[in-house]
Amino acid sequence: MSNLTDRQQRLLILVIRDYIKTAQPVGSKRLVERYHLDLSSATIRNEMAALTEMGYLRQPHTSAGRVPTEEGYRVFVAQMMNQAELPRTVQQTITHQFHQSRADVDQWMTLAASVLAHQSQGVSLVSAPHPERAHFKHVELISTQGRQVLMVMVMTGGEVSQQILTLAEPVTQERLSQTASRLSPLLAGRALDEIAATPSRSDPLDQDILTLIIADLRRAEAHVSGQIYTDGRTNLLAEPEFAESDDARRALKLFEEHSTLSDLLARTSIGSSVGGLQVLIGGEGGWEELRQCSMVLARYGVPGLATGMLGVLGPMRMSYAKTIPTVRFVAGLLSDLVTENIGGE
Amino acid sequence: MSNLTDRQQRLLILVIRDYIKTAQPVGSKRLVERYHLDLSSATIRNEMAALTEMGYLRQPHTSAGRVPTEEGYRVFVAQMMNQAELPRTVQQTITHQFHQSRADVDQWMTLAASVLAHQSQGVSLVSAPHPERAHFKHVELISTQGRQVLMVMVMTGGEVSQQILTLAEPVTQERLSQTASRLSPLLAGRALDEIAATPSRSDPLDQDILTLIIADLRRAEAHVSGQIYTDGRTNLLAEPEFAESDDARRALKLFEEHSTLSDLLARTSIGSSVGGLQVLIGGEGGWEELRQCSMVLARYGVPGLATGMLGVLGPMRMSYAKTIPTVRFVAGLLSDLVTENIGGE
DNA sequence: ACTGGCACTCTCCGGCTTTGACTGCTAACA
DNA sequence: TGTTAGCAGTCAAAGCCGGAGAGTGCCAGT
Repeated sequence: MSNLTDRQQRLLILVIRDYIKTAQPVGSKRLVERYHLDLSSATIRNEMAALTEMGYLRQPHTSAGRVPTEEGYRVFVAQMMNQAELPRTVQQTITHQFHQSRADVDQWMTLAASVLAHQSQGVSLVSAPHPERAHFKHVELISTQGRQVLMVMVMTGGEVSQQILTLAEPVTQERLSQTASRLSPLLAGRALDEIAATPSRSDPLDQDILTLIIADLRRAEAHVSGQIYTDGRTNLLAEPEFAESDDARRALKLFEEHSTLSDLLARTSIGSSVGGLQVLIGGEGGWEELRQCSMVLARYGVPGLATGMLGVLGPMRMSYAKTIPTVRFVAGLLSDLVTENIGGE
Repeated sequence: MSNLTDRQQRLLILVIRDYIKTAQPVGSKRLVERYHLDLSSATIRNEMAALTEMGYLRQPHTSAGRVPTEEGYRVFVAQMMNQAELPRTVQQTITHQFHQSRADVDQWMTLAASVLAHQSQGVSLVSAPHPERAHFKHVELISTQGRQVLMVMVMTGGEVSQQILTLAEPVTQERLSQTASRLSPLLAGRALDEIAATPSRSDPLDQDILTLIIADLRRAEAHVSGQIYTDGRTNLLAEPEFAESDDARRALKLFEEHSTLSDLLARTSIGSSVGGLQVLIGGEGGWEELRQCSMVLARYGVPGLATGMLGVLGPMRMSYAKTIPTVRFVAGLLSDLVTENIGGE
């Protein structure tokens, strides 16, 4: 990939900016007029020909304007990574919203998804923070009805998981409470593998509960937690490039299948670390359905303690100038929240 | 509305069936050929003219075939209500899926939504069962981290609600457990209004918790519970009538806004009772965005104890023959589950 | 190194015609 | 009286120009 002159890069960026706005191939003359360049259209034509040669632009057909290629977008976002920041006022609005919500992971995730979707006009994805290593803290057993028992387990990070357990025979609430308050201190602070190594109990009730606890801890440690929050799906349909074809439909279909979604986050999360943004252009990473899309992803949380992913999916010509800083900002915000509420033990 | 002859009704049904399959206006000649009628196309034309006159059919323009009107669909659906039943094999498959899932409301709802969407090729809506009257059963308090406390409340029906409470100052787990085991028997079996009438406590911790409990009970009694499960949204986009216009987009947008969704269920639930199906054709009930759609709705659960809603939304020409029996069957299934797991105290 | 100019190539759009699928009507028929 | 055959009329959809417009590449001139 030969190097770009300064002017070529400026031109490339202008083309992309214009294309992002209008969704129309942009031609030399239009470019000169709209941006008051001190050059003639012929010169621009030459440069655009060079950019096309180098693989940054593409023409849909012989006598049309130019459209950015994936490679072109890549240059564009690289250039944008270092500068863009969210306007103060927007930052404040978002922060305010978070402070107003109650301190509840579920709320935060929903809110984050909502903010991302609205700011970026794309589809947002947020996965809940999950612990790197799950440590048991406390368990409660509550008889709900008949032989069914609700187990509520709390982990040291403050994560809560609940599960229903059906016993062989009814047990009184009293006995359940006793069991819980006997087990809790016994296991407190232990990690998954330590508990798994505990010798089996004689009491079948104890054994059942231990099994469940282990299962829950294991689930918590799984690479990406189950629940994924999303918002703004219909934004994708509003984009002109998806108006006719059913590409959008196929892309949205991905979002209805839970497994593919977490797969997506899991696969792309490899290599990205907290604080760093990752921009996938044109479905990089092997998702045929997303060939026309881009994603801006970030990992948030406290490394080694609990982290999660969040990001925005949009058309390849999404507004990176808005999306990138928004994703970065929200990731930072969530990291702070995790630190305050989980880290600060 | 004058009465239909036997032949007219048969014809009307044929027209609608054909239209549902092909999404194309159906003409007299086509009808005779495809269904081997022992009549000439001229006769059919006369009958179709009559049906048009009576308001059951409509022609998009002078020289096109006929398309059913809302009134026409209504006749069609009425005729179908009494007969259609789901094939045994399908029934078994569905039942099997439910028995395989763990006994957990969340799972059931998700599964129900999935089954409805797949069977009907429409968008499914399921609201969790909520109690007619909420009775307190048990409460647990668990210190999660710092000044934050997790409150888990169980109601007599087995419903569980959890909430996070931030205290003014840290409290030990011991003290929390004591408070919980003191309050639980005190309030056990009480209904919302009885608890609300309890004189205020001197202890601020007690007071905080009482407030939360009341809030949770109130939420549980609200007409339609918060969480609504849905699946198959993209099915709507696959329908030819939505391919071009952005009607589908607007309809789907409704689904992203939680409030409108529960509003929808709440509004349409009036007048429908457990066991009965309700079919809304052409957005009856005043939802402009759904003018081109129909809904098949049912209420499930145990009247007076806990009920919920479920249904399918699709284009007006959805396959009622599949949707109606599916909705009816799943509603029955969920009613049984509610009976077994909540009713059978 | 840039620019003006020219010839060329495409798509898009409006208007035109043709095609084909219907209908409604009427007159004949069982 | 109900049914049928045939015919004329209607209208949307599809296909076919033909010009307008936008854009390109190239070349010669500054």
